[in-house]
Amino acid sequence: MLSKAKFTAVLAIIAGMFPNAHGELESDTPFQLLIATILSAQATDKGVNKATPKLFASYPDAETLAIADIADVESKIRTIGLYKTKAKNIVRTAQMLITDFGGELPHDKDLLQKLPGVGRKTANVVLGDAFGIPGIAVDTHVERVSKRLQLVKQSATVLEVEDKLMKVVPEKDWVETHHRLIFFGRYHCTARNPKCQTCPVLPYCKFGEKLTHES
DNA sequence: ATCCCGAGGG
DNA sequence: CCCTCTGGAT
Repeated sequence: MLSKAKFTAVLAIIAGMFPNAHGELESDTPFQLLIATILSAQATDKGVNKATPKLFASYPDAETLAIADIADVESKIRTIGLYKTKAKNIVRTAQMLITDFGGELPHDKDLLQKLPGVGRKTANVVLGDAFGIPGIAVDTHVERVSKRLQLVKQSATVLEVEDKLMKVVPEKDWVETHHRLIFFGRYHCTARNPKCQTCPVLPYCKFGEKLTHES
């Protein structure tokens, strides 16, 4: 585990690598961002962005999606994967937004998580990217990167990763840090074949010593 | 712990 | 072919 000073140094280097890190899901409204984020579970942003234009052309808002035919929704999002569960979840989510939330997205993590298909990670993404409410969504990239860089212990749960990052990073930087760690994980510190040879933070990494000893 | 589930990369 | 992708619900 790194000291707080090194921890901060690592994050600063990653910030330099990806000064423009940002959410990559395409949407016109907070509602569409919510739907896109639900669809993004265990799927790539690219894949979601390919399907959502068709989906939102027919169902741009909660009112239209709430009365959609499930089979039609399934056909429009099939390429994303997990499509049966996701179709059911997004239609039900639209219905609940109408019946339980007055047609508006709640600006609240616990209320958002009452929507089917919305867990802690999705709620954090929507709050941060649609409403600018500080939070750190821990996805597969953030978890993997945080562990490789020893920002947290290997056995840490996603909740522990989130808590640790929030403790060390100033609140105003939470959303940006989240995006930077995602970019770092997606484009550099990839799950398979990470680009260790050209990695500026290798000295801080769990793989660093191993690599220097081998080659 | 397990299921859901297709696309793309290596 | 096998692994991974901004997880969530049971």
